[in-house]
Amino acid sequence: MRIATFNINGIKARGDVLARWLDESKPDVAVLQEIKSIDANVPRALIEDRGYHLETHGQKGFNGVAILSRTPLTDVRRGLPGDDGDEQARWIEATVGDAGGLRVCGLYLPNGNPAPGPKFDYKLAWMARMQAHAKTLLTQEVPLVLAGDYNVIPQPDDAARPEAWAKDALFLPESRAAFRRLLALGFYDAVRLRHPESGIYSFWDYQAGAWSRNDGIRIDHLLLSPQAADRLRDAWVETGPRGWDKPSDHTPVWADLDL
DNA sequence: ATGGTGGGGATCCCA
Repeated sequence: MRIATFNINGIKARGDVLARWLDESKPDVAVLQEIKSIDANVPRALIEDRGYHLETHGQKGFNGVAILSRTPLTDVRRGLPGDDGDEQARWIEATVGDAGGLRVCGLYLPNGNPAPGPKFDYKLAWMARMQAHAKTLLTQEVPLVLAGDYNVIPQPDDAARPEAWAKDALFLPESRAAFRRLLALGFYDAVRLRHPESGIYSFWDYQAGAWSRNDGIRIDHLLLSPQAADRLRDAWVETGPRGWDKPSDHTPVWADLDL
């Protein structure tokens, strides 16, 4: 089964890209971020007509996440636990297939800029909540994938120009340390497992010709529980959609699991 | 050092 994460930067503006991507790349499961739409305005037919079940956790204007699956989704959770006052739609999770099957979490981790400041504080607090929840999920000892836009550049090799990001919330030591604490729970970075080489990116800014100059960063990740990592066949970044008309500034990241 | 682009929705925020 092939699972992908794709920050589409506006599901209403990205209809053509989303339809083409589903038709050509045919994910079995996909998590989407930054749908920037309330649930009622998501173009459901575009997705369901292509054979997908769809669960959304939308928000007006910003954020918003979704899970698509060829097989039914059950036991859906919306929102990251740990702060009932958090109104931002950045987390959705569901089970694919039978109980004991694959648990998929789709996440849009806060950007955190400018740092320091309240947005950076929110990012770090959100990552602490995610760590606590991820630790709980691991106790189930099932194949589990935490997939999404982490807004974290884990290592200098994950940026074409790491020096340009030195003071950015995506690359500050606190953000990277929080990402390492997630990994230290026992997760595996799927793309890094299969691609130790540098130059693997998932985001290129719209500005200053970043795509044409390949001035990218790797911030979209699939973290695998040990039970999922045991089943990992391959993982990769699909760069093609970044070059399409009216693209997202992110491109899909994939894992193929023997499930 | 500056300004460069894009989505969403409201005349500015967020990335």
